[in-house]
Amino acid sequence: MGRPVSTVTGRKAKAAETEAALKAAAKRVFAERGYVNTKITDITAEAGRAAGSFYNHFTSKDELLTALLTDMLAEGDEAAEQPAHNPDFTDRDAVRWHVAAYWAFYRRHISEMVALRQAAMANPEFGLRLQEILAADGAHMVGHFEHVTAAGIPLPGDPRLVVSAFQSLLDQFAYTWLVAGGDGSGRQIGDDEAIDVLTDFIHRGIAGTPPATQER
Amino acid sequence: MGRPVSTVTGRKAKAAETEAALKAAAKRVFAERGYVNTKITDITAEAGRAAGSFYNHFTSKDELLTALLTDMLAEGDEAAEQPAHNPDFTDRDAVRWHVAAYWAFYRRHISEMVALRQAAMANPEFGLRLQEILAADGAHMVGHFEHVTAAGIPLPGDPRLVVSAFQSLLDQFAYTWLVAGGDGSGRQIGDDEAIDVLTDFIHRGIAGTPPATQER
DNA sequence: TGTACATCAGTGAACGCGCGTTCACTGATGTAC
DNA sequence: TGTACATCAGTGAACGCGCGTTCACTGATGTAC
Repeated sequence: MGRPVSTVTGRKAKAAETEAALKAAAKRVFAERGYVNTKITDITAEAGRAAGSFYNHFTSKDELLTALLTDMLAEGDEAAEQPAHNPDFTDRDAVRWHVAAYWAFYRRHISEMVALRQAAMANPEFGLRLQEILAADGAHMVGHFEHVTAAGIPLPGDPRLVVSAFQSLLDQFAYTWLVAGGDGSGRQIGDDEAIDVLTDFIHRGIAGTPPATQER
Repeated sequence: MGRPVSTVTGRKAKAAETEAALKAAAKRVFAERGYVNTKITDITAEAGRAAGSFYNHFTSKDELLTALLTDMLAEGDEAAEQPAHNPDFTDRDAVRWHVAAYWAFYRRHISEMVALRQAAMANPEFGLRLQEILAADGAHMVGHFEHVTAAGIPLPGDPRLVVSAFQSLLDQFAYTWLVAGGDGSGRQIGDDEAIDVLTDFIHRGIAGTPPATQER
């Protein structure tokens, strides 16, 4: 399938190559038909290997997904060591930076994000894994809220819940528009457009003030 | 399983009773282990019927779910004919009314909402159905935004995208806290607490103004 | 460097489990006369 | 009202498909001497 012809010698190298081919094939085929609808033999066929070969490398589809997630998170950690970003969420640019980073990450890892979402529904273990991933990011975000309260702006609620709302919005909005194909109207969305509407919604939601006409 | 002893005579009545028992059993067992993990025989066993009985009433699990959704939407339509609510989203109470209605609906129909979400991942047909349901609600919401722009407050973006963001937030937040068991910290959430944080976040997000220190 | 044997990655046909689906049968309800 | 037959809801054992998983085999790579 257009994959480079192997010029590998050595048994370990060959095994590593096959494992990599299986992972790459899995990503492609997950993206195409989703995790739950993918059979082991779909993956091996896409990778151009025999069915039995799969079990030389993984004990199950879930384990393969775990391996993909490990790779993904390793990359995520590198990205986190970027030049220090602005932590002050009263600043729209600070919010936008985070939203854009999330959006780019989601787009780059659609296969894994969808697979994880699907796996979490069928297998509670992946639900917990998903929560851990989000929690790490959430802890980081709570720190940013302190700049908001320090500026005398009350948050809309318990910081932990606000983080959860923040993540819920990003996660579901990205899923809707990048995976599910939008809101059913046939409308497409551009990256900047998506990032801007999320940024303004969240920036106001966290650090904005409601219309003055309201009691409260 | 504690279900009332049948005192039904008549063939149609008996068939209707069995169909109702299967639906009720399905809801219970979907809530317990999810849609994808539920076998046909789990449903019939829970309903106290033979496996073959299922096919006298439904051709597949998907069709049963469709029937449950029809019931659910019929109820939802009744609820929509409530005493007219305040459509002005610059008013926090108007936002809260919508959020509370959504939250109550989700809580009352957890089984169906989860089943629909799961079915949508495996079967595109249900993805479309889900979009249609949301679209109807979304059209209603877009109308409410006119009060915001009329008050001179710019929306965070294209109204259709703002509706999508609104729905994304509600849907995923409700799923996280009512189904998945929260953010992994073990924290629980009360209904009022959830509704209030969502209300404030959304009220500001749609009709609030960002901190004055920002350009834009 | 060469030869003989051991080890390992990969193969793919075959096996077997799980579960959806069928169908001949039962007993009860409805209908015809 | 009674009798005989037809129809229907429900039953559950059995069937068979799909797919995950195994395993004897092949050929290539590594190792020992």
